[in-house]
Amino acid sequence: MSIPKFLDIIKAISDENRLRAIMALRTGELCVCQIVELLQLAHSTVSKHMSILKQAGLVESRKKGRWVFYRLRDADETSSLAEQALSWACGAVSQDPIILKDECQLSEVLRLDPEELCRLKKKK
Amino acid sequence: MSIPKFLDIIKAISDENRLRAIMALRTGELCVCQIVELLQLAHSTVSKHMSILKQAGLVESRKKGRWVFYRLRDADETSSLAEQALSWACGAVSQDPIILKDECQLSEVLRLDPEELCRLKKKK
DNA sequence: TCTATATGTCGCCACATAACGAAATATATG
DNA sequence: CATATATTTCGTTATGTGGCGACATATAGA
Repeated sequence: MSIPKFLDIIKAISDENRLRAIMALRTGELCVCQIVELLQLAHSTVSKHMSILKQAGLVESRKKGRWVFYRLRDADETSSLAEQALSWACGAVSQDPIILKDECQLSEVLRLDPEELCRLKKKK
Repeated sequence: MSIPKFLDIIKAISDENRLRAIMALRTGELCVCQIVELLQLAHSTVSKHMSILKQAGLVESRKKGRWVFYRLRDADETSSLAEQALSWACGAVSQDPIILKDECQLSEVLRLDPEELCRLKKKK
């Protein structure tokens, strides 16, 4: 593994908001607007974060209609280094208060379909 | 492990020059001027890098006369997360061309005592 | 004590990064 | 076809980071 590739991966997980996104994706795929709701950041910011994670090979995406769903890459698809990065990071921060709070928050977000979630946000 | 502490550790290893220093320290302790010689950076820059690694708990130092020697922290002294970070990073980049070249370069540097090395640099 | 020297600290500069809003793009729906 | 909307891209701004040189500090040796 070359240093540049290693740095790509490690810098991708060296950000609190990207870590939170990764931890949230453990429960399954999420669309951008759901991650926006969780992190309370602008769409454009979240989109950028997800593209960094994708570039590093940590997540992948599928498009469904207007929505783009991101998910953690499967262990058999990722490079072993990326897989190690994910499992190491998850193990390291899984008990952090922010992550625990995100888990509660996320279960609320997931009670609605993305479609309903977006309708709600419109009304706010 | 809290996210801030995790970020301290991961950001410490998210820099090419700090990675090179860590890899060089696998062979044993090195003083600042030896690391300066290896990385070809200003003293002040190397000093800063080493303080970042120390702050993250990845290395420790001992003072001997005018010299300060840095070494990787022993596995039984480091937090398990720091230990994982070190072993993960080492495994990931150990075959990188720059690291391999550093190993050759380092063996040259180690042929001299720090004292002789510094005398030589003075003459340059 | 005075000088030389190894390291650390500080201030500055250049560049990278994260945040936002606005505009562009893509797609579902009337 | 036109509109609404989810996401991405772009431009701007604020902050963080890595680099250097100059100066401060600590220690060895004259």
